[in-house]
Formats: sequence, C-alpha cells, structure tokens
Amino acid sequence: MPRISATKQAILSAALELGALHGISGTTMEEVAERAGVAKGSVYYNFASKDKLFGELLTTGVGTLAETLRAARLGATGFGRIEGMVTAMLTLIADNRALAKLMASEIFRTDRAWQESMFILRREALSEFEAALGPLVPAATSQDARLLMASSIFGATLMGGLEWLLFSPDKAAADVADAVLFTFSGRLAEGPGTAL
Amino acid sequence: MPRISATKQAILSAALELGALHGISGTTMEEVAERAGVAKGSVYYNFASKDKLFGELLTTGVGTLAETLRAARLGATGFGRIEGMVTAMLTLIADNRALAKLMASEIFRTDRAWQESMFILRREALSEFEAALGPLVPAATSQDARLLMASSIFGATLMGGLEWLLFSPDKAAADVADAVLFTFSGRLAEGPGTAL
DNA sequence: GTCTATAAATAGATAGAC
DNA sequence: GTCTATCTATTTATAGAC
Repeated sequence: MPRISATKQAILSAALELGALHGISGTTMEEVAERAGVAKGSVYYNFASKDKLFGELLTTGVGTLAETLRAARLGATGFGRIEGMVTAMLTLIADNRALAKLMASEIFRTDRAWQESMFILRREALSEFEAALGPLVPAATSQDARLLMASSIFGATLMGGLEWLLFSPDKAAADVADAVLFTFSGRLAEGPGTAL
Repeated sequence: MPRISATKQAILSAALELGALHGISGTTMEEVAERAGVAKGSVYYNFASKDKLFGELLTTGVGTLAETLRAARLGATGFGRIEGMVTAMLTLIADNRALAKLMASEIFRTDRAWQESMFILRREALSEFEAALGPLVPAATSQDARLLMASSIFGATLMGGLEWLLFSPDKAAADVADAVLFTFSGRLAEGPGTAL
C-alpha cells in the first residue's frame, strides 16, 4: 500500500471542502487545482477524471463511517449500543463536517459513476445500526422494518449533527448527543415529567 | 393571484424531476426545456434565470411542507401530534418524492441565491415540530435542545421516507410510519418485549 | 408567447515542455 | 511530477423572427 503523496492529499482536501460548499457538480476541477495550490494538469495526473476524484472521496468517507459505527457497536450492549453509535457518529460529523455535508447531499443520488460502491457502503453503515437494533425490537420485526428503523436513527443523527454544526456550533458535543438521544428514549411519549 | 400557465407548470415539473435525478447544478436548462416539451427560449420567458426557476420550486415545496406539518400538528394533541406529523410528512414525501430528494440534497447548502428564503421556510417547518415538542419535554429544556430534537425527528422522517421510496417502495405507508415512530416510542430503550 | 439561432463564457480533459 | 497552453463540448443567457 503506497503512501499517499502530499499533492494527492492536498487535492482530496480541496475537493472535499469545495464539494461541501457547492456540491460536486457545482465544483470545477479548476477550482480544486487552485485551492490545492497546484495546476489543473497535476489534478488530472493524480485522478483520471472528476468522477474518480469524488468517488474516492465519498467511498473512503462512507467506509470510515461504517467502521466508526462498528467499533462503537462492539463497545457496548443493549440500548447502550445505540447511544454509543449516535455519539460516535456525531463526533465523526463534527470532525469531518465537510464530508458530512457532502454525504448528506449525495447519499440519495442514483445516477453517479460511483453509485454502486456508495450503495454498498451505505448499506454497511445502516446494517451496523440494524445489528444494534436486533436485540431491541420484537423478534417478529421484518427485515424491512429493521432497515427503516436503522435509517431513521441514521437520519436523526445526521440531521441533528448538521443542524448543530451549521446553526449552533457553540453547543457542546455531549449536549447534542443528549438531545438526539432524548428523542429515542421514549420520554417524549411519556410526557414532560422527566428532567433532561 | 393569476393562474399559473400550462407552460410554466410543465417547466416546473420538468425541472423538479430532472433536479431530483441529477441535482440542480447537474441539470441544464436545455434538458428542462426538452422534457417540458418547449424551446429553451420559452423557459427563459417564464423564468429569468436558472436560479429563479429552482428557487421558486424549492421555496414553494418547503412552504407546502411547513403547512402540512402545521395542519397535522393542529389535528392532534400530546404525543399524537408527533405521530400525526410524521405520518403526514411521510405521505407528502411519497406524493412528492422528487421534491423530497431535491430538498434532501439542498437543505444544507449555504451558497445559493435562494438561501435566505429556504432558511426561513426550513426554520418554519422545524418550528412546527418544535411546537409539538413543547409540552412533551421538561420545562427546563433549552431552545437549542428543542431545535435539535425537532431536527432529529425531521431527519429521521426524511431519511426513513427516502429509504422507503428508493429501496422498499412496495411497503405500505402505514407500516413505514409504524417503523419510524417505533424508534421514538421508547420501546427500543425498554428491550424486545413489546410486539410491533 | 413560442420559436430558432447564436453569443459569450466556462467546463472537463489532453498535449507536450520542463 | 508539475506546469502552461489549448482543444472540444457544453452551458447560461439573449436577440429577434413569427
């Protein structure tokens, strides 16, 4: 596994930040080169095409997410797994907010060159939530229903995390996790009695 | 309020479907014209620019969402409000899946010409969830925390709805609502005892 | 109001010097 | 490996006939 060159890394970083700002179609290879501090020719020396560049960015990003969720799941049991996974995902989003924004805007696209690998990795991430959910739902719950629940938790965490970073960035990470997890605690359905 | 012309409507529909497929930056005015069955000149006769066209599409779309949520909120009380709003939002997503996809990919963009009006309408939609949440959370809950909870529920519903439409479209709407709402019911935190 | 034709700018990608 | 220069196609937008 050859080490990634400094130039390649600079190009990936530039593409990530610009993609988060303007979307992939809205980002030009010229801008990427400029931000990375290299010439456009060097971008194409390192990546055969724009699709390849952003494909690599997204697939490694979603792969990292899946690994993070897996590690968090294995570090706890019961409902604590959900708590740990939501917290770990929020931390990851905070540390990679550009990637989170990019992922949020691309995760439902079905017309991309890298669609296939994104779909697989997305399913991998969801299946981590699904695995954590397994012991918590009635045994008769269908596979479809489990996937929908996993999507819900995933979506709640992603949307909560982005709301946090874009509109209340001063809030502490633990408070954000508490707020998101409160919605899954059942205390909403019980009424206002319990203190947060 | 002058009635919208058939041509204008055809252009809006074409833009919506193409935008959902390829994103806004990835959709050309030429494609929009072709799909709408008119010439490009007619597109520009009805909309001064590409930004104006998609801006109108998105702002009316998010406005409709806010209204739908508001109506659902006023039609119930207590936790039933959350149930009604999630169900209503899922129905809206199913009836306007192209708009849902477009919204999901644009809701966190901060560099658009229509950013301001989108932000306001987004907040309007979230504040409907926030209002429903008000009586369900401890009185001491901060405004920030309420907004994060509202975002979580919004995100869970949006992600669950898109997962449904893209990957299990045969599932009945009521079953999807049940699965999403199960995650908020508190039964996850209790363990597998309760039947779905 | 709708069309065709075209302007003017910008895009992704390549060639070839260094 | 990195650069400059350039090719070719595409894109937003406009002009002007009908």
